[in-house]
Amino acid sequence: MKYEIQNDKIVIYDTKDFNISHILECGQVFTYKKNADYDYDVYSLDKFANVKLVDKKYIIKTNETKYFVNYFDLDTDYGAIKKEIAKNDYMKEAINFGFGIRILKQSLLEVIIGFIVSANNNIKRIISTMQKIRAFGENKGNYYAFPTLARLHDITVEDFKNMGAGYRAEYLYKTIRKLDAVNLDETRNYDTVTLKRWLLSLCGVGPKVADCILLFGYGRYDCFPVDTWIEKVYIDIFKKRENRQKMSSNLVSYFGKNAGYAQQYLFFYKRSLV
DNA sequence: TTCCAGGCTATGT
DNA sequence: ACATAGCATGGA
Repeated sequence: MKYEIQNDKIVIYDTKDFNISHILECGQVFTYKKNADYDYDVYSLDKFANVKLVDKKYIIKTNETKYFVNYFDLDTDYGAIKKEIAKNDYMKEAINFGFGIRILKQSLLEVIIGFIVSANNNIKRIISTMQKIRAFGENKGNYYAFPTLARLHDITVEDFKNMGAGYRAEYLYKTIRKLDAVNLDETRNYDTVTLKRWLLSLCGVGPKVADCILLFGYGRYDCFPVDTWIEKVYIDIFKKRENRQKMSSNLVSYFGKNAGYAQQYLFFYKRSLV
């Protein structure tokens, strides 16, 4: 990926594997705001960036250039990944449609909270709830940092309900308190099986949300979250319905060690067809 | 009005 | 181990 770091910005010249709309709206992240077409504000922990298409180049304006080079995974070759997972015509169409998708290197805490909120919910409200949670974080002037784990403890079940979390409010409340028992960074050393078992012990985390956290929070690319949209994709490709766990494992077997990337292209593509 | 949204928990067999 | 009711909320 051809990019250049200047004082307070990253300039991306090569846009065949980078499209900010694809990246942010493919369902992996809920902490952004669209200002206009190809103009987005992106929030991660206490960091902020504005991403805008100018003269066929993307300008990522931020005080944290190094952080966002990693966040946008700019040093990974998505051309090679796309080639590897283009296993059938359906997949090729999905890649062609969402050519600029990249899997973000998000913060674990935001991913865990975000995907607990996501269960049986719609993306618009998930984004809204995640935005409201930031009001409990540090005031950075023109935006709020995502609350630290300590600050998340200040949020009551009632608060979460007022943010539109619905019945997930208690899940969030309980999980936040359960996270005190571990060092989140150390959980990155767990193998995937151990990690998934631990994630499933968190309230509000079932098989699908656990897979999302593994994929988007831990970068375990051999995980394949199956939601209502991927169920439809699975039936399109394999012409039969099975339980979600079996669909997930079959999809990992089919696409291989980078199956998680395939999941994103497919989810984005299928949702666009409605 | 009913169905659906990036499903999970609790309870039953 | 597998099946299913109930769950908040708002938009289609």
